[in-house]
Amino acid sequence: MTVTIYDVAREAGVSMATVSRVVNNNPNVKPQTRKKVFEAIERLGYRPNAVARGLASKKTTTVGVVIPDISNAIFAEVARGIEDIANMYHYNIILCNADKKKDKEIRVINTLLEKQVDGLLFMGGAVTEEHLQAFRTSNVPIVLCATTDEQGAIPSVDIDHEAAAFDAVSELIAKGHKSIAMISGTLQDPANGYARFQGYKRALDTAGIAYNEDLVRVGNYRYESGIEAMKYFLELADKPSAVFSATDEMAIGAIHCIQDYGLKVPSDISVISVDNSRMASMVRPQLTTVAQPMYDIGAVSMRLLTKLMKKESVEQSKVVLPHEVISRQSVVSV
Amino acid sequence: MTVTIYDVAREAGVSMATVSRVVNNNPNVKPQTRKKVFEAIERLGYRPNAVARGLASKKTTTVGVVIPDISNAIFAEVARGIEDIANMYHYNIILCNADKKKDKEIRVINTLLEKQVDGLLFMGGAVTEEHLQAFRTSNVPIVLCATTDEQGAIPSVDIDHEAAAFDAVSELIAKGHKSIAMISGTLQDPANGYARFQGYKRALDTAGIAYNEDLVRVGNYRYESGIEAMKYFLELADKPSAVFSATDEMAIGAIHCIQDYGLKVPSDISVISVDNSRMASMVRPQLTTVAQPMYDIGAVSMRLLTKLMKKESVEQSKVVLPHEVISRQSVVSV
DNA sequence: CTGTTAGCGCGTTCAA
DNA sequence: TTGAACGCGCTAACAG
Repeated sequence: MTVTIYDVAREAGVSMATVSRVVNNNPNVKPQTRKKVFEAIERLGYRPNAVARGLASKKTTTVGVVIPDISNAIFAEVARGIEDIANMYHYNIILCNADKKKDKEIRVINTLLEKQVDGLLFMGGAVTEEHLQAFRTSNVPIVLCATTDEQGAIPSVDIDHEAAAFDAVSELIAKGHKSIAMISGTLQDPANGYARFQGYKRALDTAGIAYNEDLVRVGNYRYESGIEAMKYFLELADKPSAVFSATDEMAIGAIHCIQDYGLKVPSDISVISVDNSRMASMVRPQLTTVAQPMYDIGAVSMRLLTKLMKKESVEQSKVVLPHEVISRQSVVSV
Repeated sequence: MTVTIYDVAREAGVSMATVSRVVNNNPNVKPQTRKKVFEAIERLGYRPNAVARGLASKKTTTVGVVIPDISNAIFAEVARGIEDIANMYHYNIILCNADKKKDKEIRVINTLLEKQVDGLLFMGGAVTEEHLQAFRTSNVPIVLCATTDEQGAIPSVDIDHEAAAFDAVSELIAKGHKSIAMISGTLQDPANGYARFQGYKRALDTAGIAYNEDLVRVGNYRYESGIEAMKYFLELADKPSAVFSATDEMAIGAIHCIQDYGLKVPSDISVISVDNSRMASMVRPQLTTVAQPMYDIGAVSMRLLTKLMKKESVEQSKVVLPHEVISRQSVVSV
């Protein structure tokens, strides 16, 4: 039923090795026979079988990427960066959603490895011992993308989340704010959660502002949780004059909550966050936020992976990309 | 280096056929030998090679899905529906971004087919003759997801975009609006573009409202293009009293543009759209929009594909899911 | 420049 | 209930 390389060989009157050569762009083929082969391919509608090829060559020219949540704009942007570089190097990517669940992450890593991907890009939350366990059983390179492991054993590319948060909060402090609330992610999440919280505390600390537990709420990164958290702050006897949100989406929730209470951003309360997702410009007032170079994180990590796959030497296996605060309209001096 | 089924066989003191049986849950294995084999697998850290398996069995338990734009929330939601059902039936999915470009779509379809996926889910814009061409060369089932082909030759699941637009505009008309502008998608896009535009015209027509070319702008589905289009309308001598946007994101752009002009939604201008993406509730005022059951479109199309892959008979290969207008805060009577 | 020949790792008869 | 042997479609030496 399906036409194989043998059929093409017969049709073109050559051996299968020759067909294989022209399909793989091997230069050692007389232009004339190459032409004959191409014609036979055309006539028969031959389509190379990537599975057989993968088995024979032990390469699949595909890299697996595990993404925590496909409907999260941040990760989608990272994925675009990955994609573009992958295309450039002629790798296909197979994207697997892991739903932010650890066991699904592990499962997905394993099926990807079973499928014999040539490399793996892991973006996700915490990198636990179980993850490392799964990674260790791999004989293809792996790079962490928008995450890091504690020990720094695995190549990774990310920003410095702690510093990004520090800079965001310092921006607020520079504008004269003293009562600064935080909408945090879960502290189990080392990057977007814990590290950003640490940055918040350090900024307060270096400014000599006392840390106040009542001014911190933990959200789940969603819009609604930003609203919930903000509601809590607005019911406080001493309302904060500014809010730092661990992510844009929660910040937007906070802004709308403030507005729903009849207050104004930024004149009544300033809001800043980290991410600079596309949504940051899609609110009024537009969100002041620390830009995380999502696309670049994807691109650089993919580039790093290609080097690893080709066994080229890499000067640095832990790369930290710069962040930058983008001033828009949601922060004002007090 | 890598441990194969032979290694396991030797370690367990059985033949490779037996190992294959236990790995594939074949019941014809004595419990005791099964146990021995499992232990050997454990000891050696054996991981079945899906590529070899695919070659031998001619099945990959993988379905390819081509997605037009991974950073579009609508498609991401469809993808979740696909995912969930795929998991339920033990298929892996390999997601390929096609960047909304026709040639990339074709290329991606071909590589997916080369990779011997067991089935293909295509979501995208227009289904051209070239697409059909590529589909015809496939010997695995294909279903269109959130699109349809003109001739209806290929199984598909979608909503009735024309009717959805008609209902949206009719909603406006029912509220007394007579001057209704439209922010359309490109007319080359049969579903989100052309069909929705047709629905707009038909609604006007059945209400006896004359169609006015000046009240239609074509956007590119992005926020900014919603702003641009709205700007145009606001500069008109006769400003419309309501706007119908082909998608939520452009509608949000329109809302913000109106607000930036110092006008109010909905008291000055009403806005309605189609999609009901998560963002619809993430604006003030919250967006009134026609709900497209994105998740269900994904789920149903994947379910349909599983049937096709198992060669089960399907009663209906063209399925049209219902839509519904969701009233929120952006539309008011005039 | 071209053809022959081994496998790649596994599923699957067919016998035993 | 188990094993031996063949073949899936292709790449990669090796010869010529």
